[in-house]
Amino acid sequence: MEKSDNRGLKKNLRFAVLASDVVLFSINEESLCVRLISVNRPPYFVNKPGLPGGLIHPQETAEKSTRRYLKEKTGISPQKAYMEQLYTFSAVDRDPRGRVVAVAYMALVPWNALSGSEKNKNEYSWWSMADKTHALAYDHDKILELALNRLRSRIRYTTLISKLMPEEFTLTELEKAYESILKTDLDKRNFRKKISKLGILKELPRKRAGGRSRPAKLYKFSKNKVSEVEVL
Amino acid sequence: MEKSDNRGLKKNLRFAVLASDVVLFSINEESLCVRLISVNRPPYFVNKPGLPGGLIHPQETAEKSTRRYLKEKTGISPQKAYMEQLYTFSAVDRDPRGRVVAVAYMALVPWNALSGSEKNKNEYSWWSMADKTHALAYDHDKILELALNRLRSRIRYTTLISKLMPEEFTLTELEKAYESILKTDLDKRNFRKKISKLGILKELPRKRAGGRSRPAKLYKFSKNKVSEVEVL
DNA sequence: CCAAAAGTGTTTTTCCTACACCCATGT
DNA sequence: ACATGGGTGTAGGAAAAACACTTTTGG
Repeated sequence: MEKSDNRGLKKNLRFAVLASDVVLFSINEESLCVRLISVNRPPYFVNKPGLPGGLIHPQETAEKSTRRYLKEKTGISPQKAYMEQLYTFSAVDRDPRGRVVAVAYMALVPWNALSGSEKNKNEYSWWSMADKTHALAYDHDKILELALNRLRSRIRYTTLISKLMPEEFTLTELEKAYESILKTDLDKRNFRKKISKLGILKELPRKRAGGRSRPAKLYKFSKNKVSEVEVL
Repeated sequence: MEKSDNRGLKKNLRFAVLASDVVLFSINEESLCVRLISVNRPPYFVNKPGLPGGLIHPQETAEKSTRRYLKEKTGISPQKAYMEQLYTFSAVDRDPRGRVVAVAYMALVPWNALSGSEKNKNEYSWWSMADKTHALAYDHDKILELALNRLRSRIRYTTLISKLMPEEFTLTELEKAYESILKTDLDKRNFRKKISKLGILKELPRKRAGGRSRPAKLYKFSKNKVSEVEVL
């Protein structure tokens, strides 16, 4: 995995050099997780967790590059993930090996869209955002913090959360998704009223059976596109 | 002015090269304006309007670079302007002369903070956003459009508009500022109720005299920092 | 005294919040 | 029959929207 990280930098380049980094979120077992990898850059970083990323090639856009490194460093098929540009980090000393400016992306994927190997819970794979043990390589703590804040604010006024949900889901599952990201409890009745008034969901003729209780109606988002509506 | 534009690119660089561009807004005579410059890059662009910008030096951050080009290309003192990063544009063909990735910034300055020469209304200086004649060099039309959208949405839920207002202003002036950016009419009474409930302004002991009507109370923003509050 | 912009209150409607019980199913 | 989560309604308060007249100044 680290072999494909070609941040082998010459110092004293004529200009700043460009990289991409990606914060990939998913929700597993009602808990928001981020996909990290192991960074090995002695003497600076020895087996430290970090975000997937690498240098942007001359013939690819920042987003293409981000998708490529997502695939190369985590094995996750990039077409499964929804992506939004986050911010460009350009502090002069953010990479100890030279001048690297990073375009950071936030990526979202529904947990159920991942294959078995993509779900892999190795040492440095999916970390729960509830665990407060982040001490990431480079300035990746800062990038992760920004990504989390951006996600939290964007699910309030857009339908962005759709990109973390499976194709079909129950209202309780949707509510739990909001709660896990926002770290708040929502009122079940008010939440349902709000969502149904917005008209962003389509009720399906199926129900989720199999639980040891009353089956729940299934819904899906009526539009695939993320749109701006005041959700919460 | 164009002499300091050192976008003299080698093709086939090993990596993408980084530039900064800035969309500087101000409000003059109740109308939102943007500061453009003349771009001369034969054979691609001959005396076309464009955004101030240029290559990022190896030892400066993107924001520093943006401030430097603002000064070099428009003569405007960069410490007068408030700046926020907008987006990074990385389309492979966005610059016909080679691979240039641009970090775009939005900058805001109160019109009254500008010196006489900075206000200069030359051929390519301050353009009113009401004039629909933008046909800018590079992908600068796209950047400008994004900046305008960002400005419009950010003044709704932050106190960002403070960075376009003079130190002291009347409530009508503030309302006109919102109206010129949002292109809507606001109800005077509801606007004043909303603003005063938010408590973001401080009433000054002075009034604006000199008009041919009743003098208006003067206000200033109580905090210098842009904060997040639901304004409209 | 007239023109011009400043300033101010009330009513209606919509939205948000708080809150508790019955329902359908599996075991 | 019981345990489990699914599903629903109402009342009170806050915020938003609609709407028109009086006040203060300069000319």
